[in-house]
Amino acid sequence: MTDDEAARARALDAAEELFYARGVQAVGMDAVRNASGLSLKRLYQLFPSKEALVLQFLRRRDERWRQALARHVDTRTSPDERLLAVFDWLHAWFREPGFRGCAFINSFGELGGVSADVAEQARHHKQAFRDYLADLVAASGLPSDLADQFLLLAEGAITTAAITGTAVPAVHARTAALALLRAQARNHRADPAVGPR
Amino acid sequence: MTDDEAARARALDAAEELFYARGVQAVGMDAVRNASGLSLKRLYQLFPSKEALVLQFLRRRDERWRQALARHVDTRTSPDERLLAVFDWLHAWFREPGFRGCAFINSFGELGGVSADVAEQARHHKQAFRDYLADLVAASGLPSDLADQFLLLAEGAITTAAITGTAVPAVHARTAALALLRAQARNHRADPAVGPR
DNA sequence: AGCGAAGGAGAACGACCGTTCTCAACTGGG
DNA sequence: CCCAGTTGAGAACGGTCGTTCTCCTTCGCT
Repeated sequence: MTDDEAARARALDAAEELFYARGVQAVGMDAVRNASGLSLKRLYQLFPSKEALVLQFLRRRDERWRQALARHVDTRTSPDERLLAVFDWLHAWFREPGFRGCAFINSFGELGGVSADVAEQARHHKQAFRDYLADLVAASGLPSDLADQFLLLAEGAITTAAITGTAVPAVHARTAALALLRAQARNHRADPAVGPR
Repeated sequence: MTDDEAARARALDAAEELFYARGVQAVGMDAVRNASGLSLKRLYQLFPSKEALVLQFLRRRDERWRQALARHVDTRTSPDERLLAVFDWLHAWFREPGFRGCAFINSFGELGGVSADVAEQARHHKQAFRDYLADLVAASGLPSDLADQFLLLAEGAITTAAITGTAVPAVHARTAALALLRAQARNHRADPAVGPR
């Protein structure tokens, strides 16, 4: 039934907003009820438990986050520009109102020690992000070690931006990424496709 | 009274182990009571509330964490080696049993949206860490931008190590830091004091 | 029109949590 | 030896949370 689909979407919209803003445990099912406009009965017939709702929230957020990133990266054509576009997208994300870091890092910190499923979701998300970076790095003809280094810059920028409440870490990450890219090009590649900024 | 001091230490020891391993909200005061061997009455006469206990736990962990880092860095003499020693220390930290990332990032994710004091503690800790890196970078005669970049590498390594459960992010971070350091030296400095690895 | 299934609003329930209280055991000073 | 004060063990209290239940309305179908 497509009606269930719509209700599911509304429930997940409300859950995402609340869980991300306040943390999972600080949000009761009553708050999800109020924010979604769904009754508790309907909520529990769509999701068997709060934990199931949390896991679905994480799954959907993972997909949407990576799609949004890929969409932005796909506006660039040169391999090196595509790589750097990751950090531009992070910068835009950090500036969004209500930005409070990575939902997976936050959920892992809150529940990773107590829920194996949440920890698994966080691992999956970060693994997928790393794989995506590895593809971009490979398309630039760079060694895969750079993917791990870019991953660290991105992750560090996310948490630093969240805690300090500013978007500048994205700029620092981009600068560092560019320096690493150039250093690598100087050592092992013909010509960097990206000139000095 | 020195008796209170000892009891405080035991309470904080228990709280730190439990909060760090399972998250703050998943640990009740009863668990702290059992783990510390203190009675609830004593606990509440030492700390007026759970929130006070949480904040003290964070304060003490901040101090100890930075002291441990500084102690390790102080085993090195050359400025560049001291800078890289940060990542060696991270590597050792990541390998400790029960490592579960940065207590401040975790607490920020769990409570930062709901407790201004916890958010403030996280900000303070990260600011102090950045200041420390800035000192090391300045001692190496490097521009302060590098401090921000090293901070991102370190933060990224911490969360990536926590979520993936391995210590290798420290190695990647160190490699990236070394590359950034050399690139900077090539541009603006006389001679890097650190040869090829 | 009448009936049965479904849904909404919210009360109810059992569990748990932070905090306080009870009460008995223990302490040290007169 | 006794008593006032402190402490420990854990029961008790008020509140909240996840989940279920009740009761009433609504709605589609014949």
